[in-house]
Amino acid sequence: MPTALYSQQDRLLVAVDCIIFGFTGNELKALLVKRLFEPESGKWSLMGGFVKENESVEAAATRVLGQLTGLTDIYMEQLFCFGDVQRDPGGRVISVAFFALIKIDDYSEELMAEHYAGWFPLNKIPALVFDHKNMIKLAKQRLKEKAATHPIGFALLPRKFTLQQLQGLYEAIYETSLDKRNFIRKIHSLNILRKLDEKDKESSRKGAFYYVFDRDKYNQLDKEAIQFL
Amino acid sequence: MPTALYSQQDRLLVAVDCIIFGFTGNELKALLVKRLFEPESGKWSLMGGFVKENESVEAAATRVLGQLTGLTDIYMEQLFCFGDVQRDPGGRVISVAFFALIKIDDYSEELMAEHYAGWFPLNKIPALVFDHKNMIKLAKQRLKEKAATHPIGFALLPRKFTLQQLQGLYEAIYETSLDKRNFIRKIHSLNILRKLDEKDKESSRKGAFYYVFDRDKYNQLDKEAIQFL
DNA sequence: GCAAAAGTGTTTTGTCTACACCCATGA
DNA sequence: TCATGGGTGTAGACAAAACACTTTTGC
Repeated sequence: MPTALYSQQDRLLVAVDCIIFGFTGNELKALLVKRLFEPESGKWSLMGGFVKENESVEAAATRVLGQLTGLTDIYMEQLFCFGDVQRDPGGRVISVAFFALIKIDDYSEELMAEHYAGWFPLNKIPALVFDHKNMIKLAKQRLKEKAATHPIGFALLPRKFTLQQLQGLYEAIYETSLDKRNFIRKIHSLNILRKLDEKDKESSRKGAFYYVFDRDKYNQLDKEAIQFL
Repeated sequence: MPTALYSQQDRLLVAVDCIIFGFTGNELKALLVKRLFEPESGKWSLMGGFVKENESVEAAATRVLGQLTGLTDIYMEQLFCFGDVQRDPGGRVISVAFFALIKIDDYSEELMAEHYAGWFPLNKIPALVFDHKNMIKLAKQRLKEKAATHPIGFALLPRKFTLQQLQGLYEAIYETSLDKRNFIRKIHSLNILRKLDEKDKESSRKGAFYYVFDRDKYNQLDKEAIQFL
C-alpha cells in the first residue's frame, strides 16, 4: 500500500479556478458565477471546484469548464498555482488557476441562467471572492503574452470571421488601436488564414470577406516562435 | 471552525520541487540530489519537499531551497503545477515546480557532499524519478523566455563579471553563438551595467574589465518590457 | 616578438511605422 | 447619388545582422 510511505505528511484541499474569456466583437469579457455556498455565498466568483483523489488537475479543470459551459474541446491553459495559507477563509485550499478561451456564441443563455452566470467586461469586473481578482489580472497579462506569439486568438472568434473582427480582437487584447493596413499585412505574411468566397454583409453594404484559420498551414510553422505583434 | 465547510472534499499531498540552475563559465548546470527514501530511493531527483498545512506554497519552496543550499534571497519563480494522478508511484501527490537561479560558487562543496548532491550539465541529465525530467525541460524553456526580456541572468553570475562571461551565459542559455560586438552594443544600450576599474587577469594577458549589474539603473526602466535578445 | 584574448565601427538588410484615397454596394 | 465600411501601397525611420582588424600584455 504505497500511500503509507507519505503518511506523515499534511494533506491539503486542492481546487481549480477557471478564468473564461469571451469576445463580443467589441470587447473582451470574463464569465463569472454567483457563488452559491459558504463562505462568501452570494458573491461573484470564478467557476471552480475541488480536485478529486483520482483525477488529474487538468482533468478537474476540464470537468469544471464542461459543467459550466457544456462544451468540450475548449482552449485551456494552466496559469498559476495560488498557494497562500489564508487565501480562502473557508479553509486551507490551494488553487490552480486556468485560463480558457471560448467562442462566446457557443455559450447558451440557458446555461447562463442555470448557473447564475454573467459576462463582465474586463474593466468592469465586480468585487470577487478570495484572490480571484488577482487571478483575472494575471490571466489578462498571460493572454497578452501568449497571443503575441501563438495564434490563440482564433479560439475566441467564430469559425469564420472577417479581418476587421480579427483586428478588433487584437485591439481588445492589447488595449490599443492598430493600423488596418499594417495589421493585415502582418497577418497575411504569417500565411495561416484561408480566404473564403463568402462575404459578411451584416456590417457594411460592400461586405467583407470571411476567413478561416487554417490549422494545417499553422502546423507547418515552427510552433514556438511566430510573432503576431 | 471554518474548515468543516469543505469537509466532504478529498485532500491531497502537495509537494514542491526545485529546478536549481547554475553557470560555470562554460555551461548551464542543474543541481540534483540522490533520493534517500522510498519510493525510488537511490535515484537522482530534484530537491523537493511537502507543503505543510500552515505554510504557503512559495514558502515551502523557499524552505526547500534553503535546506539544500544554505542560501536565502535566491531568485525563484513558480514554474508549473504537475498534477497527474499517477505521477508519483508513492501516492497521489501534486507537485508545484519552481525554478531557481544561484551563483554556483555560493554553493559549498560541504553542502554538496552532505546532501549527496551534484551539478549536471543540462544535456547530460541522468535518469530522474517521476516526471522530474519534464520539469527540467520546462524550466529550461522558461529560462529562455524569461531571460530574453528580464535581466535574470545576473542571478547566475558572480557579483562582478566580464562581458565575455555575460555573453557566454547568454550563449549557454540560448544554445547559440552571438556576435561579440552586437551583443555588447545591445547590453550597453540597456544601460544596466556599471564598469569597474578592476580587471580580470585570469583568462588573458591583457585582462578584461569587470562589470557589475546596477540594480538602481534597472529599476528605473519599465520592468516589464526590456529586450535582451 | 609572439600568442591570446580584449576591444572597437560601419555598412547592409530587413522590419516597423505612419499615412490617405478609391471601391463596391444597398438604400 | 450618397453614405458606409472594405480594401489597398509607399516612403522614411529604426533596429538587427554581418563583418575584421588593432590593442594590450605576459611569457
